[in-house]
Amino acid sequence: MRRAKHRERPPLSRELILAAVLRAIDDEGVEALSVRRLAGDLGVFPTALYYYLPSKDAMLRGVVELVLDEMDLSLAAHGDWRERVRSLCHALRRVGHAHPRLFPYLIAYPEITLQEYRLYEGLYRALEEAGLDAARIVHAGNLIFAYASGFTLAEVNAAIGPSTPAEIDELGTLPVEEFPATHRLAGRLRALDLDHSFGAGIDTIIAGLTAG
Amino acid sequence: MRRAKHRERPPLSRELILAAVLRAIDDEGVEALSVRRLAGDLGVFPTALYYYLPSKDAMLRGVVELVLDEMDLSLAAHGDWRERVRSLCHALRRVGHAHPRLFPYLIAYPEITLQEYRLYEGLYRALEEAGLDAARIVHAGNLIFAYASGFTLAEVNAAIGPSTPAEIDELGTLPVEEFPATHRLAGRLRALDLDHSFGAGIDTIIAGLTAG
DNA sequence: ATTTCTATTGTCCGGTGTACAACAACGTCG
DNA sequence: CGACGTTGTTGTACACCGGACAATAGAAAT
Repeated sequence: MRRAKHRERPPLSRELILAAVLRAIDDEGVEALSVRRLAGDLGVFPTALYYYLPSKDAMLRGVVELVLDEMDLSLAAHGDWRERVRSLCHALRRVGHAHPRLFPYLIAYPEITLQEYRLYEGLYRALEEAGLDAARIVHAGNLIFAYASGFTLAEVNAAIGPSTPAEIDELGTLPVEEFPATHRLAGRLRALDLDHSFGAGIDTIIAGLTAG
Repeated sequence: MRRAKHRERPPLSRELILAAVLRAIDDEGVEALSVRRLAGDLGVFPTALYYYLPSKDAMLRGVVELVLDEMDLSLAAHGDWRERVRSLCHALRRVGHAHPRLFPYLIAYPEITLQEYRLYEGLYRALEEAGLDAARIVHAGNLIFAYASGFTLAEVNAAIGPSTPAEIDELGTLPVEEFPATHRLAGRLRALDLDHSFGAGIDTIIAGLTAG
C-alpha cells in the first residue's frame, strides 16, 4: 500500500526540482516563486527540497545554468563569420523568448557560467576570422553581446508587462511639440517588426566592424 | 515639548520617503529593501509610509521615476549628431553608475516613462540629422538603446557581484583547447578599459550607420 | 471650544525562507 | 534472517516580511 503510494510520486531529484522551478518561473515569474508552493506542486513538504538544493538561491542558480545549457550554439560553428555572429545573437535571443520571465534574472546573474564563455569564444573566433586586431575584437565582443542581451531584455519586459498595446496607445498621447521626431516615426514604430529590427541591428554592427 | 520632538524629525513626505528608498537601495540592493527597515530609518512606524505611497511597488515605481528624471539629457541638445548620440548613451550609462543596484530593476521596468521617450526623441532627432530614412532610424534607435543599456547592465552586475577580480582569475582556468580564442585575448580582457570599450562600441555603431 | 482633517500609531493576518530534530524506508552486512 | 546505518522525507519552530484595517493624537479651521 505504502509502496503504491510511493509509486504515485516518483522520488525527488535535483533535476526534477529544477524542472519544476523552471515551470513555476515560466508561469508566474521569479518573484512569485516560493519554496512552499514549489513543494506543493511536487506533492512534498517544503523542507524536503533542501535535501537536494541547499537554498532557494541555489535553485535559482541551478535553473539559470539549466537554461543556459539548453542554449544551442551548434549553429554558430559553421559558415561565414557574419553568419556565425548572427547565429550567436539569435541563440541568445531564443533563450529570452523561451523563458521571458527568467531572462532578466538570467542576464543580471553576477557569475559567469561556462556556457557564457562559450558564447564569447564563438564570438571571438568569428571576429578573428573577420581580420580584426585583438583590441577591436574585445570591444566588438562586448558590443555584440551587450546589444543582443539588451535588445532581448527590452523585448521580454514589454511582453510580460501590461503588454504592448498600452504603449502603442501611449505613443499618440505624447505632446507633439516636445516629441516631433517621435511623432514623425509613429507609424513605423507601431508597425515595428522586432525580428527584422534585431537582424538589422546586427547587420549595422557588422557593417561598422568591416567599415572601420 | 511635543513641538520640540516634532522638530527632531521633519514631517514625512513622498519625496523624503523616496529619497530614503533610494538610499536604502543604493546601500543594500532592491531585494533587501523592506518597508519595516525603511520605516526604522525614518524613525516612524511602517504603516505611516502607506499614507504617502499606496504600496511597496509604488515606492519602487517612484524611485525609478526619480532616478530617470535625474538623468541629464541637456548635453544631447547641441553639436554634431554623432556627438549627440554619444551624449545620450553616456547619460544612460551615468544613471547605471550612479545607482548600480537599482539599474537592473530600472531597465527591466515594464512601463515606459516620459523621460525614456525623451531619450528616444533625442536619438531620433540625431538620426534624422544623419540623413537616415525612417525605417533605418527606428532600427538604429533600438540598436543604440539596447547597446547602451545592455553594456551598462553587464557593467553594474559585475560591479555588485563577487567583483571582477574573481572573473579575471577564472579566465585562466578555462581549458585552452576549448577556448583558444579567449586565451589569445586574455591579456586584452584583463586590461579592459570599460569607458574606452563603451565608446568604441558607439563609434562602431555610428560607423555602421554611415557606411550602410 | 468644538469640530474636521491629517498624519501616525497599533494590531492583526497570512505568507516567506530555512534551521533543526525526528522519523520511516531501504540496502548491506553479520 | 535480523540489526544497522544511510537516505529521503516529515514535522515543528522561528524570525521576518508586506499590507489591510481601525483607532488615535495633533493641528487647523470654524
